[in-house]
Amino acid sequence: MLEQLKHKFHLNDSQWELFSSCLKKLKVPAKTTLLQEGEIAKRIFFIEKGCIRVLFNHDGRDLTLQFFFENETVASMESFKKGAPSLMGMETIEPCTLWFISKHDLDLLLPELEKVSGLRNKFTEYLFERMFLYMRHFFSFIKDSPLERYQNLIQEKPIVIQRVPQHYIASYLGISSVHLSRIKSQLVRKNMKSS
Amino acid sequence: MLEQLKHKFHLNDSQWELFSSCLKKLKVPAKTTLLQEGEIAKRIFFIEKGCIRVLFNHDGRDLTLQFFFENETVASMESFKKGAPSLMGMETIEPCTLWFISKHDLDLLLPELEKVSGLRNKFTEYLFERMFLYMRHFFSFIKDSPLERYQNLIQEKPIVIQRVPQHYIASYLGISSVHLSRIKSQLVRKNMKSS
DNA sequence: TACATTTGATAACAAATGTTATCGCCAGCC
DNA sequence: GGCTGGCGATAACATTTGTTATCAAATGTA
Repeated sequence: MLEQLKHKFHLNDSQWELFSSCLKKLKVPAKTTLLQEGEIAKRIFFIEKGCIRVLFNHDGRDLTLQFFFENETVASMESFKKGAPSLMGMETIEPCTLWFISKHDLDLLLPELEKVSGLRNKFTEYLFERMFLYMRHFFSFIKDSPLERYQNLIQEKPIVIQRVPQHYIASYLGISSVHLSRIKSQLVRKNMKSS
Repeated sequence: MLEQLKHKFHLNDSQWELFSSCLKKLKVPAKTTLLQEGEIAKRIFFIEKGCIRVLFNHDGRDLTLQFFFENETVASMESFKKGAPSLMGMETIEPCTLWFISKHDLDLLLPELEKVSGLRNKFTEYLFERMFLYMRHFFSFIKDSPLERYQNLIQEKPIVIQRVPQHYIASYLGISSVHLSRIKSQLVRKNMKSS
């Protein structure tokens, strides 16, 4: 199961052994807070089973930024990297089986891992991709209506529709849950007409 | 003037000589298209004088993504790097004095420049920062009202308010120019009351 | 100077979206 | 089986924001 990670980071056997020896397992129920907003992120999580949302609070309103599922890597990168208070929090949506590595361990490991030729390049590539993803997501916020954003989500991440409660999806799309209901019934009515 | 660049990239004298010999000067009037949406970006620009906006079209509507001013570096990074059609266009707002380096020249130069110890690290850092900036900008779109976004802009980038026509600012804030007018007059009325 | 163009403000109306409240459904739990 | 809490749909109403049109001021240019 975790072998995914080995390939993701292009590690050879001995590096993988080193790396995986630092991984710790964590089983938590739904609605567990993994990182509090304002806290300093000290762990990177890998999801074996379950799903997680990244969120933050604003005027008492709970806003969802992103969803993560099986085999994905989650961390509050800026906080983790800089040791600064995290702008966002993280919590489980479903009961989760997670693995994590602590910043402490990773810092010890990095000099060794960096000997891998090309690892740094891979990392830069990864950063690029993350950046491009954020940009596209941002674009869609500027140019698309809530209806279009919802349809995009159905197309591109149907797993979110299937597994995430609707009010989280609404806050992810930047609208109220009532309005998301409206959009859905609007779509249903449209489909009934056209068929 | 251009010496800024030398320090920005931490180049030594000989590298700077090499690099600057590839820079070409370009003077253009206001409203000049530097990169068409859909075109492949082949140049990175450095602004000596003037300002530039990054934009894209959607359903005939012209949407502004970012503004750049003196001593800033502009490119459609994803397109430049991947050789893919650019998702966004670039045009001058004011008459501009620019310097640019072509992708062709930069590719020739990079092997030489990469010998600089730490340059790659600096570049990764730069990517990180860009990414964090995008994330914060994105956050503000989710959590702030147009009024708050406008006030943030006044605080954080007053130069935009001073030099950019209002309808571009409106499209940057994600609202219509009429609504930005409303917000402004609303602020004026509030200030009159409180003083 | 005079003209055209760009820019910004405002009003009136339309559409989109939020808020609050209510109801029903369903899963989990005793 | 019956209760409870979480979730989602819907209605009614309030607020925000967009659209279109018009005018005035500022700016650039012949």
